[in-house]
Amino acid sequence: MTEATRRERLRAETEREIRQAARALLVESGRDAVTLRAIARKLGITAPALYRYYDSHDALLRQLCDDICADMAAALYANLAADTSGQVGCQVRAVCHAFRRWALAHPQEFALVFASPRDPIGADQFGSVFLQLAGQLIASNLVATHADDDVPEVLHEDLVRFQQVLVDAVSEHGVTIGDDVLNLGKIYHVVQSWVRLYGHVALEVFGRFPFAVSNPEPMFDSMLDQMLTDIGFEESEIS
Amino acid sequence: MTEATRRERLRAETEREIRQAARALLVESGRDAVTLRAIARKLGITAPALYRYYDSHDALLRQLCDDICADMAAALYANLAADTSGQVGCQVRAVCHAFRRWALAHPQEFALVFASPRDPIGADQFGSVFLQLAGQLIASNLVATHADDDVPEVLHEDLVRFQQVLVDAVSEHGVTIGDDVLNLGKIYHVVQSWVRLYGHVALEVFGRFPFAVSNPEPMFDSMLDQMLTDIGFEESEIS
DNA sequence: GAACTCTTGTAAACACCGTTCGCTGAAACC
DNA sequence: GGTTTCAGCGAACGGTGTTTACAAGAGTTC
Repeated sequence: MTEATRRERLRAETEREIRQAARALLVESGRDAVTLRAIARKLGITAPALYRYYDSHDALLRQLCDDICADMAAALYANLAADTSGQVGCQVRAVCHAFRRWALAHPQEFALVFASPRDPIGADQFGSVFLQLAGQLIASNLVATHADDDVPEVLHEDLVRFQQVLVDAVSEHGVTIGDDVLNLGKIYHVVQSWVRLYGHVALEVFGRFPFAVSNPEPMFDSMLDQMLTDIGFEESEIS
Repeated sequence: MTEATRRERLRAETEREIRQAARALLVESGRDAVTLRAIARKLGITAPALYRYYDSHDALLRQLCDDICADMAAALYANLAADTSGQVGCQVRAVCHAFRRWALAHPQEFALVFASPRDPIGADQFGSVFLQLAGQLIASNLVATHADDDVPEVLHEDLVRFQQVLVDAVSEHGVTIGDDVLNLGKIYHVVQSWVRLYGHVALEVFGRFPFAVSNPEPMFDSMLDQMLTDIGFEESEIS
C-alpha cells in the first residue's frame, strides 16, 4: 500500500502541516497574517525552508485557495448526502443553507476565495457540487415553465456553453439528461439563482446590507422560496 | 472666504496629496501596494511624516474607503442627474448601470469597499444615494402590489427599521412620503433588489460566474427588467 | 526684534516581511 | 563505501509599519 519512500512520506507530512498552519493563520488573523515566517514558526523551521515546497508566497496562497474550495465542497456534499428526502427541492435547500453557514463560519476563507480580484481561481472543485446539483435540479424538474424565448437572444451563446458545462458535470456523476429538460430558460434561472444566493451570502458575510439585519436567516429562507418558485417548483413540491 | 491660516491650507493640501497618492497606488497596483513608504515616496517626503496626518496605516486605509465611497456616490448622483426622463424607472436603471460601470472600472476600489471582512464601513456616503433613490422609487410607485402579508413575520421588525431609514433618507432631500406607499412588502423587494444588484456586479467584478460570460451586459439588463417588474413596475412604465 | 511654542519634517532604529544564496548533514541510491 | 539528492539552516538584501529623538521653520507673545 505505502509505496512511497520514507522521504516522500516525510515530505508529504510536512506539506500537510504547512497547509494546516497557513489555514489556521488565515482563520485566526486574516489574510495578511498568512506569512511565510509565521507558517515556518508554527512548524519549528525557518522561512526559506518553505521554498522547498512552494515557489513563492503567492503560490502558497493559491494552494490555500484550492484547499479551501475542496473543504467547502466536502462540507456541501456532506450536507447534500445528509438529506434523505429524495426531493431535489430539499436538496437544493440543504446545499444553499450549507453554503451560507459555511460562509458565515469561515468569513476569511470566503473573502479569499470569492471576493478577491484574482485571475482564474481553482473554483473547479467547488463549482462541481453546484453544477451537479443544478443539473439534477433541472433534470428532475419536468415542468417546462420557461421557454427559450424568455431569455435575450444575446445570451443564447453563453447559455448554450453553460448548458454543455452542466451536462458534462452531471454526466461525470453517471446521470444523463436530455436537451429537452435542460432548456435555456431554466439555465438562465439557475444563473439568476446563483446571483441571488451569492449576493445574499456575500452581503451578509461582509455586513453590507443597507440596514442592520438582526436575524438574516428568515430573509435567506424567504429568498430560497422565491428562487425555487422562480425556477419552476411549485410550493407543494418543496415543503 | 479663506478663513484658514496659511499653515492650515498647507496641511490640507498635503492631506489631499496623500489621499490622491494612496488612491493612485490602489488603482495601479492593488491594495497591497498602498504602502506608507510608497505614498511618502510619491510626495517626496519620508514615511514617518505621514504619522502627522494619520494615526496608522489602517486609519489611512479607512480614510481611503471613505473617499472611494464619496467618489462613487458622486458618480452615481451625476448619472442620476443626467437622466432627464423624469421617470423613476429610468432613474433606477441609470443608477444601477452606473453602479455596475463604476465597479467594473474600479475593481480594486470595489473589492476594498464592498468585499472586505471589515467592521463598520463608511458606507453612509454611498448608501445615501441608494436610499434616496429607493425611497423615491417606492414613493412614486403607487401600485400597491405587495401586501405586508407576503413578508415573513420575523422580518417585520428589521424591515420597519429600514423603513424608518428610508423615510429619513428621503426626507433629508426634502421629499416626504406616507407610510401607506412605503409598506413592508415594497421594502422587502427593495432589499431583494439590492441583493441581486450586488450579487451580479460582485460576481462580474470577481469573475465568479459559473461559466465564462462573454458579454454580461445583456444579462444585467435582463436582471434589471426582472427587478423592476418584481418591485411593482409594469413593462410599459419602464421603457 | 527676541523668546517661546507649535508644527512638520527628518534620520535612526526595531521588528517583521518575501526572497536569494551558499552551506551542512543526513537520507537514499548504486 | 562513495556519491547523489534534498530538506533545512544562517546570513543577507531590500521592503514594510511604527516609534523615538531631534532639527528647523512658522506663528505667537512680550
